[in-house]
Amino acid sequence: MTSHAGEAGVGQLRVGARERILDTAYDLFSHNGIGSVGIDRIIAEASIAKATLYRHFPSKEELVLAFLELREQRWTHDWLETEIDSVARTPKGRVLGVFDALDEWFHSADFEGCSFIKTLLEIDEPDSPIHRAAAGHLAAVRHKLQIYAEQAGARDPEEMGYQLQVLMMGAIVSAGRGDLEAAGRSRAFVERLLESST
Amino acid sequence: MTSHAGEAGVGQLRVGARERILDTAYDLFSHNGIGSVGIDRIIAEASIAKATLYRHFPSKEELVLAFLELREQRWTHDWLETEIDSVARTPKGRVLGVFDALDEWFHSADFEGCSFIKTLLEIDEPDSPIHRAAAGHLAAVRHKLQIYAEQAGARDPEEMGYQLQVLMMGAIVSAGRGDLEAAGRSRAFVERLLESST
DNA sequence: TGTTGACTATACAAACCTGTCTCACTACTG
DNA sequence: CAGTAGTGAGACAGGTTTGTATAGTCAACA
Repeated sequence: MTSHAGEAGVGQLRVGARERILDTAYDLFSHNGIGSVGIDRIIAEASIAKATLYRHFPSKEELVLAFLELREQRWTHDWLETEIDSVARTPKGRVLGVFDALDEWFHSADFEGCSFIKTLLEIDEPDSPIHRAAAGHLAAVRHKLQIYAEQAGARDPEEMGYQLQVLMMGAIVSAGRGDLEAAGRSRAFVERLLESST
Repeated sequence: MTSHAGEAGVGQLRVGARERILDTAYDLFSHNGIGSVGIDRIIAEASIAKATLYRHFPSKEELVLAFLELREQRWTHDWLETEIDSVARTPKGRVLGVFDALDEWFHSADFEGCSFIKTLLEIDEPDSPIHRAAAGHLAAVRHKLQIYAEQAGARDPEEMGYQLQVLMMGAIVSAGRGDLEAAGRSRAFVERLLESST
């Protein structure tokens, strides 16, 4: 009659406790940031025991690092790259498609902002593993932008990667402040950039 | 022999306790963010008593709001606007001067990032007074950008204000991640923007 | 059937946080 | 000289946090 036996059989067959922990942490961290979400809230919403969490993740820091990894998988790869590849057909269209995807994101119901930027600013000691991880995931995004720039024929793809990321992050922060049309503003800059730098 | 009598005469002549509290809070909050700086650290570094802090500021939230006010005074007005007015002579030069000032800032020894952006993302409940205050101070910056755009002859100064702020915030976040040349990248966009939108 | 391993639940430790309170001291004021 | 207001130092309350320890439950497996 206790609640833990009601779902699908307890033990390791119950859809992996680790998976449920990460899933819950993903939701909570991405919507509320790292610092304001405590372990107790995660174990409550994931319906697991505290000891179980600490068996799978030796500390909150490790859990945060796993969350950032998952964020790169789900946001950068499964969402952003997939969105672009499914819509844009030309190389320049893919560069512009970044900002079309952002536009959709900003207008979606639960726009939660960029976890990499938020984490980077929240944990701002440069030596913290979390800070370094967030910076690394942002570098991965920039690397992808650089590849898009390369394919679009940019004269200096690395520079264009940096430029695109400035426009991207500026739009995201602006959207987080309420400017839902920020993606379109950045997109206009990109159009001129593609004309003059390829 | 106690330390509190050693400086310049105790009591209210000792350079106002309130002033010392705000000054210390300014340093700590602007470099470390809001959440990770506790009251105890402020009173220790300001060499005041806890009761004195709570006499001048009824809560930490009120202290944070006062910090954000002071940040607008010191950063937006005393630094950014003054820097621009002292260097640029033409209206368009003032718009570009925003990003020259940012460039100096990014390269300065203790670049601490934008407290308004950091606070906005750290306290992301839209109803929190702190969140609203940070958004308001960002709106004040944007309003100033709009005035610069107006003076530079922009066809749509409000739109250009938004555009400039996207470029500005993107550069600041990028610089916070290590890209010290971010201001130059944004400046290049502004040059083309001034050509096409005035 | 008896052992093992992952799980739940909960109490607990140690450290932090904000905010209140008391007490002694000092300077200014009437 | 006496009173008052602001202050420094620090104890304290009540809440939070992360992480550990204990005790018992359940399922798989030899």
